[in-house]
Amino acid sequence: MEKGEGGEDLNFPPNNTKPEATKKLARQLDFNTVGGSGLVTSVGLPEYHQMQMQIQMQQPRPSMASSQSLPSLQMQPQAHSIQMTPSIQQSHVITTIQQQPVIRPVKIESPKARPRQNVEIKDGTPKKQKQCNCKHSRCLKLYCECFASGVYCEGCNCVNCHNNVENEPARREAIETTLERNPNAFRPKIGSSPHANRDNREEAGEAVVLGKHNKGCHCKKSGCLKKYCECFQASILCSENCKCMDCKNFEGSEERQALFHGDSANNIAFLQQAANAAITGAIGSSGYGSPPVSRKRKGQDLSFGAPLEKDPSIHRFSQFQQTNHIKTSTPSSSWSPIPGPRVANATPVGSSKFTYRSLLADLIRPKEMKELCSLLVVYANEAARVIADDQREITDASTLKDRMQGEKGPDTEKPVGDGGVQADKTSPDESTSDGSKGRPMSPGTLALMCDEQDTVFTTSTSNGLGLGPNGTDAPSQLPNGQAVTETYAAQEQIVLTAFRDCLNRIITLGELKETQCSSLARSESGIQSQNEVESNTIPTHTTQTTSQREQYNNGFSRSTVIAPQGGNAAAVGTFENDSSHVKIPFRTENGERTLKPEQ
DNA sequence: GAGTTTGAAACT
DNA sequence: CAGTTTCAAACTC
Repeated sequence: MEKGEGGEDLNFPPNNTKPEATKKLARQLDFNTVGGSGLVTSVGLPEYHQMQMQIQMQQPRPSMASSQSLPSLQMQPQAHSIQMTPSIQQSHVITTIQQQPVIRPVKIESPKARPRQNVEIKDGTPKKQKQCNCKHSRCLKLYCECFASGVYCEGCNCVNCHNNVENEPARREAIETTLERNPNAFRPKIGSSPHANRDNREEAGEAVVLGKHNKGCHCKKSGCLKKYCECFQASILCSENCKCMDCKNFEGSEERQALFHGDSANNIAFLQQAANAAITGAIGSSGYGSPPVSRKRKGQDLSFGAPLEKDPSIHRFSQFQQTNHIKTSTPSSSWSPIPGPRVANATPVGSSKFTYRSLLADLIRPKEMKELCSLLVVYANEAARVIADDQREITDASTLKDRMQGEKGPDTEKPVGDGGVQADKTSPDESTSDGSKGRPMSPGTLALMCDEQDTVFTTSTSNGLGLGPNGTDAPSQLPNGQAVTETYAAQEQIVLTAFRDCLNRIITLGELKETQCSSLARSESGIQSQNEVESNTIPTHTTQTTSQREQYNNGFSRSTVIAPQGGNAAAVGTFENDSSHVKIPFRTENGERTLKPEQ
């Protein structure tokens, strides 16, 4: 079909005019368009993009590594609410991940490159920094980056632009048409997961985007090492979603590495990729599976030379990934449906070769986390009780604290040896549901207990752990208001201290595991000798046996979770993975709870 | 800056 | 769904 100068469709005569002319045409179109209702209305790009912008602004700064340190990784929603902290973090992370505005935004252009990330908020109106150069699409097709990004053209070099306010009706129609064709048209193409650098080893200094192209690229000639490739442009590795040929954009690719090492000084994109690789290597291959190995790659396997052979470690990593990657990392179920803000496509969980997996994945599991939460509540409960008891006799807060801490030890399987303890027992549930009953609980404890409905806790309290509904420690029985406050403070301090210790141990184990993974990576790449590997006290992933793994996990369980300082094996809680209940410090060897002296 | 290459989007 | 065409960005000279 022959087209005019503008290449426009016949119903849209070529028009190289400037905005004024365009506006006239727009007005004409207005009468012919569907009008501003229907699907597009709710999907209107401006609104849509505005939301996107807001979300973008919520993204954590690169320096927020601390917020991503822990369990944000594996914690499950059902795991509890103390978890809240982690949970919230997770949510935030997820949001961040999902809202990652596609390809273009992510990348950081070299000065020479044309910036495509062109969105910014100004007075609530989407604005763009970069200009498109569309000539034949009227900027109403996805060819136009502005349109695809959901922003109006402004200051662009486009011709016959209809992607503006004046042509809103036409624009809406175009959006509708586009969405009909592809409901995900305006969604991010990259499912990514920002990952803060864990230490100084990754010098990129900022979050690195990891993810994969949801549709995958289809490159044939660029080797996926040019910006023609959307994956490359997004600074991500090609994934199994790609149908590219002769792909060189995979971890371990010599070409890709050469590209990076060759002229990376000014190529931030490569720095990002390098950071990706660094993380993959440092955190491990345990964190990210290896790419192209398993992917069928036209021409690659046959003619390009197996990447595996180039980097044998890849295969091993992949192998490891398959072995170790039982759970998927990023839940995607919560992602908003379509017209919503830029939400990363719901990438099928587990399908990514680069799926991030926390080093703590094997250390912390939802169930354990739940138990930990339960235990903390129990701990808080006990702490408050003890403090309250002491407060009746001793008004010196410091003395109370010391005493309480002493009771955490193994020697105090029964925290309170003084009489009258039994009467102090009260059901946490009751305390929670009825503030007038039982002894006082700190606001934080109460908050925790509001969510503490699991059977573990219920069981615990039913066994006499809790305080009685008519406990003698009712708030009114405390010496005075100040005493109550002090009780709260002391109680929380104890619990938080225990929790802090727990987290520290988790961190330590995570680091230990990281070391392990790094050793594995080095050994796989020939840097580390086999002897070194074998001498590693921690079993490597690839050779880790079930028993070893259990041992490892148990190490976490016993020493990490909850074990009060000085606790012995019998009394110390064992957060065993398969336990149906929580073993807490206040247990005896036979499992009887001895929070209080047996009467 | 013009021309070419490239691959996504659009179309058949 | 595969093949072809259109398109605009990326790239080369």
